[in-house]
Amino acid sequence: MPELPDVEVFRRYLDSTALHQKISSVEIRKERLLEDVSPDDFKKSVEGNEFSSSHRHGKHLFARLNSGSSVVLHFGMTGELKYYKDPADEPDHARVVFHFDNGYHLGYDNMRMLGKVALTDEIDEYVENEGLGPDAGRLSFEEFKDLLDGKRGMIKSAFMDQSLLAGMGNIFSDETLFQAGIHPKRQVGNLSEKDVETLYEKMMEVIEKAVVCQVSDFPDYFLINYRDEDAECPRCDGEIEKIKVSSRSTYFCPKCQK
DNA sequence: AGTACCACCTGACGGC
DNA sequence: TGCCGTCAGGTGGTAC
Repeated sequence: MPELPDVEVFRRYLDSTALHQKISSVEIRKERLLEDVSPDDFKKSVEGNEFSSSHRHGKHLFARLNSGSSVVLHFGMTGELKYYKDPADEPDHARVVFHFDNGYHLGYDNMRMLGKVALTDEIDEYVENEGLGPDAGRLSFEEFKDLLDGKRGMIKSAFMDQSLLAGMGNIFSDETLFQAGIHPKRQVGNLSEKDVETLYEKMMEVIEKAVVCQVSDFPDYFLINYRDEDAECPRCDGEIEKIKVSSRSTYFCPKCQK
């Protein structure tokens, strides 16, 4: 699930549920999800604190503690957050659970465990050490143009490259390319100035719309509703095709994406 | 530098 | 019903 829009929705969810409440304890149910910190140290740094604010960079969510450190959450392919009171409402794969003084719990659920949970004193430093590019949602057109300048290879690969720009994944890269009418395998070097402009505008639009609809009930003209081989293209009378691009499933319309 | 493939994990689904 | 292969919205390492 989680690409930039999903994680932004998680961030807002965290803000509206779990801020400003004392964390009485944390349960680490899968130690392997912790990155560069022992369960003991993690617990010591978190317990007794409150989450005071949040930040998102690409697909990484940072939950700041009032101590100044931040809990880092990365969701892999199957992660999500759930805030609940009744233990019966605990999600099926809660790998890390924050327990609050008010009786509620925040579960970091992650079936496939491809994500990670970490701790950092400096968000900027963490982002830099991870080698992440600028956040795709907070990027000016000039910055976007500069990123692509001199890049080679396929445009979809560029979108997916977290070190180039952070946040776009498989689904929303396909979506942006579809909305822009550009073939996922187009070489970056072959894009016209107009193409680059369209890509930027559509990327921003796709991100914004996806966040506004909370990553469900997407607008009808979104490709995401038609990720099926042989589905009808929502923009023309073509048929959606499925191919592999950098070994990821890619859906596009050969008729309106050139 | 770019790409292709494997690995890490778990679960759902379709075919036989 | 059961087994098996395939696939899934991410990423890191490795080898061409």
